[in-house]
Amino acid sequence: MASRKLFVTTALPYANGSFHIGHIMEYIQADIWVRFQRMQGHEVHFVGADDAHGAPIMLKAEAEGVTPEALLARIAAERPRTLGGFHISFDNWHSTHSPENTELSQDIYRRLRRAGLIYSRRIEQFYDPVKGMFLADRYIKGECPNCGAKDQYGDACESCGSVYAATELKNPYSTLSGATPVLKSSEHYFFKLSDPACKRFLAQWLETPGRLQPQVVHKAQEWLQGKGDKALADWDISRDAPYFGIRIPDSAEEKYLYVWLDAPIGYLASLKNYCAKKGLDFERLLADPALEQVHFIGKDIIYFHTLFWPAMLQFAGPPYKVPDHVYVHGFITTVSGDKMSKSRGTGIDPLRYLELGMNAEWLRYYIAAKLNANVEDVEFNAADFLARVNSDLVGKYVNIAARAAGFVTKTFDGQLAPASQESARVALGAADQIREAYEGREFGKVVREVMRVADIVNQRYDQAKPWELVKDPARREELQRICSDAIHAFFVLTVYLAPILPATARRVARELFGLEHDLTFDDLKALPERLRPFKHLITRVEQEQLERLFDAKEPAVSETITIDDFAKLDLRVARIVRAEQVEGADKLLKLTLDTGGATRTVFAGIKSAYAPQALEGRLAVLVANLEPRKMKFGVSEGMVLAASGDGPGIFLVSPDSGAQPGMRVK
RNA sequence: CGCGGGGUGGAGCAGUCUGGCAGCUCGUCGGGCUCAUAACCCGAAGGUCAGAGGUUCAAAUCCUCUCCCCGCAACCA
Repeated sequence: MASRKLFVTTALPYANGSFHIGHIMEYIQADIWVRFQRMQGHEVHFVGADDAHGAPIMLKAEAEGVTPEALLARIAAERPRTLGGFHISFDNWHSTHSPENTELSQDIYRRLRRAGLIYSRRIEQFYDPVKGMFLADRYIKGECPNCGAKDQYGDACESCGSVYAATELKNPYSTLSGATPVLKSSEHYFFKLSDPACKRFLAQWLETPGRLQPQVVHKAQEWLQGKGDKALADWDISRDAPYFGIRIPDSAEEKYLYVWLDAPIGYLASLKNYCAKKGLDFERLLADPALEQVHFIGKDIIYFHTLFWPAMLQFAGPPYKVPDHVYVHGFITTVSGDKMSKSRGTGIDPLRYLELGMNAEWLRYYIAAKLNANVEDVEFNAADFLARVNSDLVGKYVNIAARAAGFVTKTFDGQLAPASQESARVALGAADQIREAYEGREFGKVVREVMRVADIVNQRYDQAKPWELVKDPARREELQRICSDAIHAFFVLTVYLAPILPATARRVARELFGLEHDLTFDDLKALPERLRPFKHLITRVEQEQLERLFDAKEPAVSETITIDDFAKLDLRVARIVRAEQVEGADKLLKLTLDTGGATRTVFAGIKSAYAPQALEGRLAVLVANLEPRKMKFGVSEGMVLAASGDGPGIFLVSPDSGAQPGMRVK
C-alpha cells in the first residue's frame, strides 16, 4: 500500500477550564485512528492547541484579577498530565495565543481581503457604558418582548420560545455590570460567505464523495441552500476593543479578529510550531498535494468547520489547502450507576479518573467499543463500563495469555510450537476486516470482531483440555501445540488492539515476547517463537472505584478567599416579623425583618417553599451590607440565606434558639 | 409541519443502505471445568424491533403519519 501523509487535528478546547470527558473522548477517538495509521507505516502529524482568545477568557481573567496570559499559562500547565495520562499521542500541543497564530491569522485575513471577500459596514450594538465594552447577546438580559418573562437572554426566550434581537428586549441590562446598555454604532468587518463564488465552492466541496459523513453534508447543505430569512449570511469577523485576541491589521481603529476566525487557524499554527521544532518546512509540507488534512470535531461545531473554515482556506489560496476530511462525532453522556442521573459531558472529571488510579486503557477500550462512524451520542454507563472492561478485557482477552502461559513457561521453557494452528489462523483471518473498520472509524466493529475471535480461542482451548494433557507425558507435543496456538492468537489480538491499548501492547511486545519495537501490522507476518514468563497485564475495575469517581458530585468548591474577603460580609441574625405575598410575583415573598432595632424589607425568592404565615416569628440570617437592589415590586434591602440544590426545595438557614436579632454571624 | 440524528429482550449494542426463520455481549437461572485475575466452557428463560397505517408471498429493514429523546438554527468559545 502506498504510504499516506496525514495532518490530523482535534478541536481546540476553550482554555477557560480543564479538559472534560467530552474532550477526552474526542482525543481518544482521534488518537486510536492516528495510532492505527502509524502502525501501517503512514506519516502522521497529529496536533492540538488551546483556543485562547475571546471575551469569556478576558472576563474570567479579569474576575480573577490576573492577566489572560496568566490564566492561559495555568490551564496550559495541566494539559500534559491529562493528555499523557490517557496516552493521547499528540506530536505537538500549542496555543492560538502565539506568534505563529498571529502571523497566520493576519496573513489569511489580508489574503481574503485581497480576494475581495471582506467588507465593512457600521452596525448598531448594545454597549455597556460601565464596563466600556460592546456586549454579545449572551451578556444581555431583559424582559421578553413577547411574553414579558424576566431575565431572558438577548436572543431567545426560554419561557415562551420566541426569538428576537437583543435590541427588542424590554428593560435590558448588562449581565456584566447590571448597567442599562446603550445602543452604539461601530464599524464591523464581514466575511462574504454569501458571495456566489464562495457558495459555488462550498457546494462542490461538500459534495466530494467520501469527504464527510452523509448526515453532516445534509446539515451543511441546509445552511448553504437556506432561503429567505434562513439564507446564508455573511460572517461578522471583527470585535471592538477591549477584546483578547489578534489585531486586525491595516485598520486605523483598534479592532480584533473574532475568536472563531483565529481558532481553526490554530491548527495550522500548531503544525507550524511543530515543524519549526522538527526542522520541517511548514509551507512545503502544507502545500504537498499528497498531504491529507483531517479534522476530528464534535457535532456542535459543524457550521464552522464545513462552511467558514473551508471557505477561508480556499480563498486564502496556496499554500493553504482545504480540509480533506472533517469527521464528526456525537457527545458523551453519563449515567452513573442506577441513579440514572444524566448529565452532559460533565459527569466524569478526567483528572479525577486518573487521580483515583483508574487505568486509562479501560476508558479507551470502553469508548472504542461504543464508537462508530456516525454522529451519534455515546453513553457512559458505569455498570456497563464495569462489566465490559472486566469481562472483555480481562476475562476474555488477557485470560487467553494467562491460562496458556503457565504451561509454556513451566513445561516447555518458553519454547512455542511453530505457528499456523487453527486459533491463530482464525485470528489472522480477521485482519482485513479489522483494518477496514479502523480506517472507517468503526471502532465498535473492531472490538466486536476481536472479542468474537477471543471467544473462539477460549472455546477451542477449553475443548482441548490442556490441564488433562499435562498429566500425560505421551501427549506433550499436543499440549505444546494447543498452548502455543492460544499464545499466537493472543499475540495477533494484541496487534489488533494496539491502537486502543497502546500501553498494554507495548508491555506485551517487550515483556512477553522480547520485541524491541512497538507492534505494527507487519508483526503479523512472523509470529513469535518464544514466550517469557507471564506477568499480570490489566487489573479489574472495582465497583468502589466507580463509586468514588461519581462521588465527586460536589463540584469544585468556589475559589479560595481570604479572611479579609469573608470579613466584608456583614451577616446578621434577623427576626421575620412579617411575611406577605407579593401581587403579581411568581417566586417572591416580601419579608419585613427586625434586625435588632431597625427594620428592613427584603424580597426573597422562597415563595415555592414557604407559606408566609409559617415564616412569621422565625429567625433568619441576613446579608446586611448587600447593596440594595431595585426590583419590580420595590427595593430589597438585603438577602436572607437559604440552601438549595439541583432538585426542588429551598431551605431557609436559621440560627439556633437563643440567638437575638442584630447579632453578627461569623 | 424549521433541520439533522436516534428509539431493537433487564443493561449496552449489531442488524436497516441491498426486505427472507430477530443476533451479540453483559446480567439472570441451571449444569460443567479447575489451566486462568471468582476467570473459562455448555444449556435455558427473556423481545408484538417506539406507535398507527400502507406496499409485498414476506417488513426491524421500503413508503406515510404520530409520539418520545439528543443536537443544531452565524453576530454564542
